[in-house]
Amino acid sequence: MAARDRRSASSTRPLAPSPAGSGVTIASVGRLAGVSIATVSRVLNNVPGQVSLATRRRVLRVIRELDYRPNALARSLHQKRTHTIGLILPDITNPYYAEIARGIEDAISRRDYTLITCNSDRKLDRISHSVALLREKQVDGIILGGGGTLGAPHFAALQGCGTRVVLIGRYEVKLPAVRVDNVAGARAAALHLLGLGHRHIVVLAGPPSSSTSVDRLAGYRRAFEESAVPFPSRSLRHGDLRPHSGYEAARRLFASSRPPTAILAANDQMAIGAMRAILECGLRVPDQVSVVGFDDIALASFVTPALTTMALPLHRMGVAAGEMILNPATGGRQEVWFTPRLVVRESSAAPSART
Amino acid sequence: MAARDRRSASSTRPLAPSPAGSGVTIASVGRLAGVSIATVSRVLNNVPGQVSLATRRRVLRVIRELDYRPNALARSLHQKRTHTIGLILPDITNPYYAEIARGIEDAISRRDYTLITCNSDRKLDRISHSVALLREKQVDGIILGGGGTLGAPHFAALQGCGTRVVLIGRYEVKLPAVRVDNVAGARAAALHLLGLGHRHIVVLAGPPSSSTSVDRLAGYRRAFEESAVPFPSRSLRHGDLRPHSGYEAARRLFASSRPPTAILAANDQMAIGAMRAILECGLRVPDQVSVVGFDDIALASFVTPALTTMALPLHRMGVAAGEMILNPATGGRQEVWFTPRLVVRESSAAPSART
DNA sequence: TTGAAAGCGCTAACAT
DNA sequence: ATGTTAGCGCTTTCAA
Repeated sequence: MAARDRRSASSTRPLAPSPAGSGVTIASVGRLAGVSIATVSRVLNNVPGQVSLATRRRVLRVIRELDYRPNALARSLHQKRTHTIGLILPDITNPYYAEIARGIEDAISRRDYTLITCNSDRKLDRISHSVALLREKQVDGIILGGGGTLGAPHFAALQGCGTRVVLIGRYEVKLPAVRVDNVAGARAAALHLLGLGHRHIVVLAGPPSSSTSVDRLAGYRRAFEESAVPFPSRSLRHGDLRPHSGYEAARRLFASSRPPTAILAANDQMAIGAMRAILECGLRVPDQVSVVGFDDIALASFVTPALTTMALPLHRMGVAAGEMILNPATGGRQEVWFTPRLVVRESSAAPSART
Repeated sequence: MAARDRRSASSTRPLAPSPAGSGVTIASVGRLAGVSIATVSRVLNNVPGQVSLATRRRVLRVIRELDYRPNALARSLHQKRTHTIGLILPDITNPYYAEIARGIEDAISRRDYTLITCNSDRKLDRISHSVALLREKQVDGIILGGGGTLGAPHFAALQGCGTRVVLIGRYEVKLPAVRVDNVAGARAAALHLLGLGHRHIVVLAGPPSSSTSVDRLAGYRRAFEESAVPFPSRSLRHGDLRPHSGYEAARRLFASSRPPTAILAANDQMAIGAMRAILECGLRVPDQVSVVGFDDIALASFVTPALTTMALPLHRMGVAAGEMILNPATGGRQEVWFTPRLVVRESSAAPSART
């Protein structure tokens, strides 16, 4: 498919060929230095003890004079390594992924690897399209973030193909992955509220297409079960993880029914949106409604009231993913687990007597 | 430099050559389909009216059966086009850039272009290193974000080289760019506060290495001049655009001197940090201190109090940059300007009588 | 220590 | 309509 539509996709308005990438090649260098291209290649690659110091210096000088840059395409074509990693995530605009992406880049750029970032919005077709593109570009590895319910065929493609893959989040498949114990984290979040005495709690979940969100939901559920408190399925709402969806969901919830004493949000952005809605309904956080988020994004501790949340070392998670993809996998399917940590700040408190 | 250190940089822990990228090439397809590679190439590229329907179908079937993927490296090596754009920005973790990056990706992915993202932290060496890397990878264009005071040599490299370049922000150089009238925006922000009657205002600027921040500072200055109010140079503070730095700066400011009645922050993240500090000092926003941010990030309207800010269409700016880099430049040095728009929300009000 | 030459996988003349 | 072939710029045997 990707191959077939190539022309139609790209010929819309083809980019003029870059003016010959400066045009200087290994051959120009060789010519000016009076050596063969093999020799130039040798000094380029620092092949030990194969080039006399004199030649080496001469070549180096010409390289500098010409401002010669080896063509990575040609090199990679031969070596079958591109020093490039592909990253597919739902939305870089989500601080959760931005933070992780930064961690990945920090990890791989140290070794001069470069990152191709693709936003999927969790759409299956966009994911597969990106995978196809990345594979055609011969990336050395693909990091797939966002969890989700990818179909078997997708993974067949991923697993079979030479490309190394690292997952971030939960996928129903055996591949190296950076995982988060979202169930445990969400359970802790719910237990926190339950422990404070809240009984009228509302859950703002994330999209069902996100396994992270699904797991968090499961964790909330478990906490309720353990506490023998009926899970508030009736008031369950789903958002898209952006602040506005948290705001909207809370808004509707508060308009239609007796306000809850607490809200469990699938992430901090939605939690902050919800807090806003609560305020606009004339209620106060945490006096009348407690709110607990998830992720601990940079702004979580600066909003007012400061957000109680389940903290995740997002940057470190990214670094872990980056390192996993670069390392020839000590054994085989590695996994790194991260566990969210409850950070109690100002947005949660015991329910007021009034309730 | 980049060329010279290659081996030392990459051989630290070389990634095993990807298992031959599935190993199926155009030749395998040709063999199985009983045609020459030229013919396969023709159907691959949809060359019109050169392949009989029968052949075409046969080739297509083999392609599917083999799950053949053309090697983009080989193709690009020949065509001198990679369908890849490089993006260098200070920090993807900054919502400002995340939003822009998303816009760029949205714009270019439509044409099946792919984006290599590099974080520079505004460090000159990281920028040049990324530029070198991107050029070696033969990207079709480089989008350089973050504004700043790049030295002439850097731009010489950028301008001379074949690679097309688009700037985001102010640079002292004539190249296609997406620009923001930060001076006008900042002036409007300051005028807003001045107009409300504030006289004891404090400025939390961004890093001097960011021309965006420098321009905003200049805009603030201008507003003061125009209003014949002395600019509060003494209390001027610089942050790094992250929330914490706004918090810290405000914190110190409030500890040491008589609290101002208003704060102008270089961006929303710092503004939110500052609001937090204000609160912790026992003051209220906007009752005792007004705060005005810049950018209008997604969370700005959801924090409490909702942030008054200078709104910028970040996503659209990204789209503009993406389109500029793909379009063979109608004329020559194009420029697209964006003007910040004042959005008054809850964080600003007239100073209380008390003052 | 250096060079010649055979690819890497693909495109694009040029032939047929 | 199809095939042959010469590159694209580089790495890497294999010789010298």
